[in-house]
Formats: sequence, C-alpha cells, structure tokens
Amino acid sequence: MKEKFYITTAIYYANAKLHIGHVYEIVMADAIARYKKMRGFDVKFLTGMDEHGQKIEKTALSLGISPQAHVDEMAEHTSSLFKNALNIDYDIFIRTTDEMHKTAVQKIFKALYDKGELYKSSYKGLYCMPCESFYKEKQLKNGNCPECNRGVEPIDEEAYFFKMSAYQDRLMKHIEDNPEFIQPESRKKEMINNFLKPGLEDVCVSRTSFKWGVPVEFDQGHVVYVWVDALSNYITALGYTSDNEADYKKYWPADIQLVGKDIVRFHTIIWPAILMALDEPLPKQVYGHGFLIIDGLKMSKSRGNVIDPNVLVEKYGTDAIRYFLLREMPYNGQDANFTNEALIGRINADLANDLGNLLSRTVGMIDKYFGGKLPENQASNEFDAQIIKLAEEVARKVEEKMDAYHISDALVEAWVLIRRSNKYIDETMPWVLAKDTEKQAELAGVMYTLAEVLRIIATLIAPFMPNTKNAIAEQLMIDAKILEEWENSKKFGVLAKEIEIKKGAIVFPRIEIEKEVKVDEKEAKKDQKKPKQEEKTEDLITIDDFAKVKLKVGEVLECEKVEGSDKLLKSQIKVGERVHQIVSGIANFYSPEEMVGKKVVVVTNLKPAKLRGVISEGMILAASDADGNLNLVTIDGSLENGAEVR
RNA sequence: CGCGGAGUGGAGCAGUCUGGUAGCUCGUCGGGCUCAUAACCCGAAGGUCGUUGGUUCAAAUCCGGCCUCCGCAACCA
Repeated sequence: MKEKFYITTAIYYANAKLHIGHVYEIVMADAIARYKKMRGFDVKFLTGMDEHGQKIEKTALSLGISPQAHVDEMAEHTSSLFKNALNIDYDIFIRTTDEMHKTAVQKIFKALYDKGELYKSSYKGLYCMPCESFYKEKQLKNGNCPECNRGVEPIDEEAYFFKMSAYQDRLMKHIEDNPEFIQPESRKKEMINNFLKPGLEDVCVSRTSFKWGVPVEFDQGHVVYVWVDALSNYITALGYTSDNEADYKKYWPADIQLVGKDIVRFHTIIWPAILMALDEPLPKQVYGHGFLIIDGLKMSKSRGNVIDPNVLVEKYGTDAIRYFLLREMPYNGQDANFTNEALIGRINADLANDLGNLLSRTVGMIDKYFGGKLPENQASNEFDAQIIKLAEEVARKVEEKMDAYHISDALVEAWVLIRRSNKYIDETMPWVLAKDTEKQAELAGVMYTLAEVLRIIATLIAPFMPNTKNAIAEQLMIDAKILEEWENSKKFGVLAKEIEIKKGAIVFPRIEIEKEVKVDEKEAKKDQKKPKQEEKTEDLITIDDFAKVKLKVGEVLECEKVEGSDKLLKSQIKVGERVHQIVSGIANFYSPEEMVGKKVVVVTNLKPAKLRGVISEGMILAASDADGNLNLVTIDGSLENGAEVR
C-alpha cells in the first residue's frame, strides 16, 4: 500500500485579495505535494479560506453586501488564482462556512466542553470607555482609570475559556522530544522563550460581541472564536467527527503544516493543546516560512506596495513566478526580497539563458543536423561518463533537499546539471562533428546524451514548474508520464535511441530590462491619472461630511517619547483653552525637542484611544509618501492656537 | 538589559553546529565559440568575513564586550 502524505497550508483570511507575498506558501506546498506524488505517496493537499470573524462582518457591511456574499466572492477569486494563475493542484479547498466544517466545529466545541476542557467565565474587569480597556482592581489609581483618571465601570462579559495553561508541561516536553516539530530552529526558540517559558494563559474560545461565526449549539448568543473554528479546519476537512472518518483515520496527523511566521504561535501552541485536549495526535511538523518583502518593507495595503500575483503571471508566466518564489525564499525562515530587477534577473539568467536556451539549442541541432530524428547508429564520447555521473548525483541531491523541504536548495542543485549540460555542448562541439561525415555517429551520440539529460532535468523540475516539464515533453516528443516518474530521474538511457523532436516556441523568452522598466513607468503614469478621476466621481463627500471633522490649530507645549516605544511621541498640545494629550507615530521623523513650539493642525473631536497604554485625545495631521517619509501639516502664518481649520 | 535573526569582494547569498589555504549566482573586464533566446564556454580583477578582546599551533567558524540593521511582541488615530 502507498504511504500517505498530508500537507496543509494555513487557510487564507477572506477579508482582502491576496498579494504576491501571500502565495509563496501555497506554491511551496504545491511543489512539495507534486514531489511526493511523483515519489509514489498517496498525497492529500489541503488549502482553503477562513471566512468568519468580526472584520469580515464589518467589511461586508461597508460594502453593503452580506458576509456570505462577500466571502463567496473572495473564495471564487482565491480558488481561481490558485488553479488558473498559479497552477496549484490542491485536493481540498475548505471554507469555514462549509456546512460540514460548521457541524464538526460544533461537535469539537461540545466535546471539549464535555471533557471539562472549557469553562464559562467572563472578562471580569473594570472598563474604561474612552480607553477601551479592561483593568483589575489593583491597577486602578484612586479608584479611577490609571491612564486617564476617569471613572471606570464594572463589566462582566461572558465567554468560554479553554484550559490551555494545563498543557504547558506536555507541550514543552513534546517540543523537546520532537526536534522536527517546529521548524526552522529560530522559530522554535522564539516559541519556547516568548510563550512557553513565561507560562501559558487560558484562551478565550467564544465571543458574544459579533454574530458572523459558528454558533455554540448549547449556549445561545455565543459564537465559536477563531482558535477552535479556523484551526480545526485541518481535521474537519478530512471528515473528523462526520459519518465518514476514513480520510481522517488515513491522513491525520499531517506530515507538514506550512504557516507564515506570524502565526507559528497559534499552530505550535494553541493548536497542539486543542489536539491534546481532544486526545488526537499532533502534526509531525509545523514549518514557519518568512515573508516576501519589497525594498526591505513588508507588503501591506496601507503602504500601497502590494503586488497582484495575477498581474505578474500575466506578464511573465506561471512557471517563472513559481520559480522565482521558490528559488528566492530560504529555508531558514528569513524573509526574501522582491524587486522587479531580481525577478527579471532570475528569469533571464536561470530560465532563459540556462534552461530555455539549453532546450532550444538541443532541439535546434537535432533538427538541423538530422532533420528532426536521430539515427540509431550512435557513438559515445569522452565527456559522456562525466555528465552521466553528475546527472545521477544531482538527482540524488535534489531528492535529499526535497525530503528535508529545502526547496530553494533543491533548485540550486538542479541548475548544476543544467549549467553542466551547456558546458557539455561546448566540450563536444557538435558543429565541428557536423562538418565531418565520418563523425555522424558521434554527433548523434552527443544529441542523444543531451536529450536524455534534458529528460532528467524535466523530471527534476517537474514539481516546481509543471508547465515547463510539459513543454519539454512536447518538443522532445516524450510521453509526459515518463517525466512524472521520479525514479526515471536516476536512470540514464530511458529514451529509445531514435529520438524525434518537434521544434516549438521559446519556453522562456529573454526580458529586455530597459524596455520593461519603460513599460512600467508608462503604466505608473497611467495609474497616477486614474485615481484622480476616481476621486472626482466616486470619493466626493458633502460639506456636511467634512464639517464633522473638527480641525484646529494647536501649539505643542511639551513633548516626550512614549516609554518602551520606538515610534511614538506623546505631546501636550494647547488648543484654545484646552490641552490635549496626543500620541503620534512620528518619533522616527521628529525629535521631542523640535516638536515643542510647533503649530500643528489637530483633529480635536476624535474618539480618545489608548496607544501603548497612553491615552491619546486626537490626532496631529501629517503627510506621508510611499517611501515612508513624513511631514507635519503646519500653519503658514501667525494664527493663535485654537483657530479653526476649514 | 523582552525574544529572535542578520552583518562575508559592487549586489544577493552559502560556508559558522563538527576550527585548518574564503565558495556560488548576478555584475565588471579579457578571451574563446557560433548550434542557440547578443545566448553558451574559459579566464581575470575584486573580500584583513561589522568591531574589539580572549581561547588555540591555527578563528569567518569557539567564548566575552561593543556597534549597526531587520523581524516578532507592543504599537503606527
């Protein structure tokens, strides 16, 4: 019987569309899944979407549609991106709004409750409305809020808690006994030092403040919170607690669960604790990968530096993008950089010059010298032994790296063979042999070796670039199935001697970097024009809307850094008769000293909020650009503080 | 002193666990070749491995101090 292999990605939050940084994980999972399938494993590959929560409820509301309609749209967009643009061959696409999942989550919640793992409690605390914060009795100052010194009111919000603290020792032991459980190493250290050692706290697993989620069956008004809802997708997708648990019994525990480094904690502490509570086995490994960053900055909507994977795929092709992501991201969990230059560099150097050109020149020569078909009469040459030996070594190394999930290293190994093959052509000089009628057998032998090596290469890169594997199969007129047998990559001489070829299109055309940059600039200009038009038509507000925001001139009396924060400054700003305390994230641009005496524009009727435990009663206006530079808005004249800005 | 990571030729990285002549890709320069996508192949220049002290016959590698950068946490009103 085939050995099973279960791999999962984190499920994607259905709040916004995915950017290129998000898709690394699914591409990596796909490469591993395809590799394991080629190795003969019975593979199950799960991905999907997390569709519950307050944020989604809110977003849908602001779009004027139902939460279900919103998540339906996102699920459609995401699954299409995976299937069409990225060629992801997943087995299951779970959605947390699936009936099967919801039913299972209710059963899991109930089971935890029946086992005594949950208890109903409350945020017993004293709540300060303006600060939106809970405090304990002893934190209060003179019976008032320690931050703003205003009155607090007792709050008793009901919620279920999971006794995670009880699993501290078992978790620690499991992590120590299973060094592979958390990977890479640095993440493991982080978890132990930051969370396990200081001690685990019980986590809240139900909410009453929003409705968009799985209802708790036995307690009206409660909705299952993300920990139990989202995390359990990995087992509900296999039918856990359903009428048919065959897949669950077969595939669980997962062999590897891929997650972003930001959610390693949930997957290596909360999730295992829940599984322990359910008496179910733990996943064999959780791997936390790094992010794709742009010019050293994390990709985010607010920075406006997100890149749509659809656009890249349209421009450069699926396999080029897959290759870039897999090649650039290191195993040790560090971030990788995305720049257009790096992407084009990879495409030109590795894909066009090395791989594409190798195929093109080989096929070209078979066509030119033999009319597209090699004769059976072939002779070997002195260089054959070397390259055949190397091919065997490379296949073994790629396998070794893939078994350890070192994807980028596996690609590096494969390219050793590709480069060596180009050198082989220079060594054997087929164009010289072609001129000598006596050397036709030797020439045919060189061509056969090249075709065979290309066949091996196609197999080695098949998990990463399935389309390219097919393109090679087509041009060398090989049954693609032969290229899907991993074992064939370790053999030389699989193809029959009389190889016939069919010249095809160039697989990876070179990209002229200067032209490309010009095109990008043109598009950037177009993009600049567009938003302005949109502002005129769509984003108009009435004068009444504007009047709601009270803007006034304020003078900075005092200013100091907020303790323990890098970016925050706390300013006392005189606006007319009142002094507002305002916290702003401008410490990287202004020193407290230079702030004092500045006249700034302040939003005075903003709801107070607490930043880093410090109350902020308003907002200082500032302008910032895409590079992260920031300038305060000041007054061009001598108006007194308190003057209204209109 | 919250936790973690990084600092290696112009750029991006490997090597550090298991000390022993510093390696890869891109770029630059020179040469070769012409089957090929101005691609391919060969060669060269370029690094006192952040800094400082220690251990050692020997340190990029082990140990201590310091500096810089990044991420997490917190937070960006």
